[in-house]
Amino acid sequence: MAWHHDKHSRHAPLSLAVLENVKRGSSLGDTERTFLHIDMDAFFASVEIRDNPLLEGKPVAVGGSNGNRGVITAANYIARKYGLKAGMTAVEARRRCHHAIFLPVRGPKYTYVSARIMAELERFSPDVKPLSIDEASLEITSWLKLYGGARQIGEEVKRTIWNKFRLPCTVGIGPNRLVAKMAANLGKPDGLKLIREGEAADIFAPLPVDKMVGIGRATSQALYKIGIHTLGQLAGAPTSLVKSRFGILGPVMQKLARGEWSGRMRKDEDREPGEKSIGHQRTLGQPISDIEEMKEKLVALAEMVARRVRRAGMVGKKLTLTVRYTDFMTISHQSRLKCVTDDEDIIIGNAWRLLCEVIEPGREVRLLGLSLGSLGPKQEDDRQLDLFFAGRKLRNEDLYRAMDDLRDRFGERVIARAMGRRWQPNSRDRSRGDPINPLARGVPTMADYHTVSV
DNA sequence: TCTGGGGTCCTAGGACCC
DNA sequence: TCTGGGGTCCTAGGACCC
Repeated sequence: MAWHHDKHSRHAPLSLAVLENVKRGSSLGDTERTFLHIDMDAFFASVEIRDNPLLEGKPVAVGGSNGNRGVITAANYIARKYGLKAGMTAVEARRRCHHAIFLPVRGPKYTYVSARIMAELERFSPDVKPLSIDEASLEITSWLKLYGGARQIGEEVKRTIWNKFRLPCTVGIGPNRLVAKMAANLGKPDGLKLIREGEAADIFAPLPVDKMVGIGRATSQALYKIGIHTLGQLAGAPTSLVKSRFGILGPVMQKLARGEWSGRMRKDEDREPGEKSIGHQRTLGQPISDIEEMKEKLVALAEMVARRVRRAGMVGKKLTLTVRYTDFMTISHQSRLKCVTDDEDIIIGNAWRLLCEVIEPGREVRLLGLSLGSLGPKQEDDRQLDLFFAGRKLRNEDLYRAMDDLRDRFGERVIARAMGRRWQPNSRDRSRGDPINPLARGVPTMADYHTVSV
């Protein structure tokens, strides 16, 4: 573990977050298991084009409407020819393709379509793991005979998704979830790619290391420094070399490069799904250094977080505040609350304390974030824990329910407390309708609503 | 490329205890 | 009392993904 003491290596460990999802059902020790990975092509953009045929054949990007600070979240393949891709700033995207059509993000719509697609996939296998809004992994081992083979299942999945949703997707098939996902990546767009047992290493070998799922910018940069550029080089490098540089993760990466997944990171394969959290962060239209102004923004964030937590029927115990200064230095500060909560008053109070503890006065802040973690299902007796506050809590709960109702009907920012009302993260939201709730157009503004101050 | 927003997971290091 | 070793919990920061 000498590498831990090497300051230069500490900043580039491989994250195994995604691999955790992918590793289950690895082919090692099993014979002939088969997995199918489905990945929707340019999902958000494809949904928009489907719903508006006039967009057909044109470069389309979703997102990037948040002034100069926005980034695009999806681009169709025509737009990609101009170099547009998810994560690119809107300014850059416009520069590269001034005639592209930029559309607002309609999150609820995509979530709805995604849920229906996932449900449809269950027809093919009871073992559907949704990995994100536009990706899922299925074990199809038991169904090969029924359909006449893996390729046949893949074709049937593609056909079904197209017929039912008019959306293009790419299907990858492989002997473990990792290889299936890589196959899908390689088959894009609108493809079907099969990688058989034993073929993966040869197929991966010529690829740059950052094409491997789990190897991102930082790790690939670190690999370049020791002369490793392709997955083939990574697979063939002396284990001692990668070990000295990346510790135990070195050999793990080598296995990935060969399309293998052995070795388990954790003993309990089917442990509880990780600790969940719900949070929001906002890059401010203009940087601020006034702490009172920051407080108003924290109030608005706390309201958004608390509402989502309540709606999920959860309570949380760990509150994390994130502050990003204008030079992009980002700090986080967290604390465990005295008891679990979904109460925004408690969140606000603690967020304010956290902010006061870490903020460097006078320094300009560009982003504030608030996240509630250690979530668990709300127990009925939680509210009885503290009899002293019982009356007040119940009153608040009635109030919260009413507020949640209004927000559900009219959109996120219709109601705010007196203290939070100055925050309009994007003043255009009001005239354009609420992006979170597309039905909310021309809704009353804060000036019309002297509703809540608690 | 002057850098969004939602997450998850990993790790180092400090505090604390026996 | 110049001072071990292990376990566990917690926090901050970073990497990665879509």
